[in-house]
Amino acid sequence: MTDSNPSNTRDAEYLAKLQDYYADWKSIPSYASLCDVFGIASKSWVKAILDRLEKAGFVERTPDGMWIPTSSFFARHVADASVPAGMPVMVGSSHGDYHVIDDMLIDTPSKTTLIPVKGDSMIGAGIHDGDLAVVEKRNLANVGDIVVAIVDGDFTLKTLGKEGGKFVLRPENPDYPVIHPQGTLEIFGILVGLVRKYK
Amino acid sequence: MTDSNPSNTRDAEYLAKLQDYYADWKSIPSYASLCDVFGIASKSWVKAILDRLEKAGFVERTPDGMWIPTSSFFARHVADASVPAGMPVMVGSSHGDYHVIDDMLIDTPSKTTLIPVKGDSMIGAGIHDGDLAVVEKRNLANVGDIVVAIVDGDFTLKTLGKEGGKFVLRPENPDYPVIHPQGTLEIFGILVGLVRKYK
DNA sequence: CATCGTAAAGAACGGGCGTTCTGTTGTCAA
DNA sequence: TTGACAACAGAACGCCCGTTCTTTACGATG
Repeated sequence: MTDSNPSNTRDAEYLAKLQDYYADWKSIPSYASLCDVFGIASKSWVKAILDRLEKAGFVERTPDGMWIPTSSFFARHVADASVPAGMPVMVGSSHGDYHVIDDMLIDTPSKTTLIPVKGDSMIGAGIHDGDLAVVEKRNLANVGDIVVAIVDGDFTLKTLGKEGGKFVLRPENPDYPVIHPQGTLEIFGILVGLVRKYK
Repeated sequence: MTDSNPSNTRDAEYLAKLQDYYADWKSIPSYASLCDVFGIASKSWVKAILDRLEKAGFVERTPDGMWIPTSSFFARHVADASVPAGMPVMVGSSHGDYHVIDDMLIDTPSKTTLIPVKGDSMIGAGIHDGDLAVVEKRNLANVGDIVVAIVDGDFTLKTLGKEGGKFVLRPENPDYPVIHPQGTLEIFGILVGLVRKYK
């Protein structure tokens, strides 16, 4: 992150075009096609650009010589809120950092699942119908955690509470009742992240 | 799953090998390299396999003829039984694209920025302090969109409204006043996603 | 036993791809 | 005014890549 910015002035915008292309096609095309993508006419210059992007750590090559993106290729800039409007398309600017959302939210991929939220029983916690819950599977949770429990063979997202020595599932919406599970409470996992997509 | 499985008996294991390779290299190599990957010696048979995988919907081709994976290429095989209805999506694991969330939220990487939310002025829309706003940069928005505007050199997240022919910035919290911008309203971008991390 | 379909092997070919080298601008500094 | 450098353009080349065609092995079927 410190020094991974391209040396040449326009490389940032070439990188941006490449990132947009990759978002569409999930591959880096031939030099000839990259000429169109970059808006230039010379294959040799395309190679020069990619060589610099490689040195900057945004792309690398397979043993076959194929170009592939690195993890920093996918990183998004997190704006420093105090930064005024300016901030054009600059890569590797001095402050603010870069993050891949998946990496942020998911620690252990093998134990993490995505579950769509239905209903508004947790609206008090800012969890809306249609949101995507990022859930880490485990069967132990603390009071106060938002957990995914299995009730009547269905997933339900509630805050884990305790009443009179027994665990309860508390919705974050006064219109819904607190669930007092009979017998053992089966916990599927705990909420570690939330994702919402607009429009 | 009914129809999208490969017709030939061994295609499933070829697909598995291809998925493993893709997990390592994030690209589909040349036919020659695929011979090694598949453990066969004939390029023409590699092409036959890929043609069938294409017909089955696991791979497709760019306009340049490059092979690229489709979304069902990454689809997880659902662990049978014991999983109640709802069917969560497993992310990560042995072979998978780990950029599911990023892909979901970000259409145009070069125009997308992450901005941390501060304050609770949008709490009515389920946007809390500390959340991460996924913002697509553009200066046009529709009434009703949640936009990032620049007010006094600082980012502010509000719903775009209109009052008496003039645009206003409406917080989703009765404790905050509606902002009536003097002069022109400078819009930085519109909210396309929201990310929250717990703990 | 003959036939068929599947699963490959292998050769042959034409074009496109990556590489390298050289040429052409425009800009800035001295 | 000269020269240096960045930012490309363009051509030339050899090899590798994708495609197609032909051939082989083998199990099932009848």
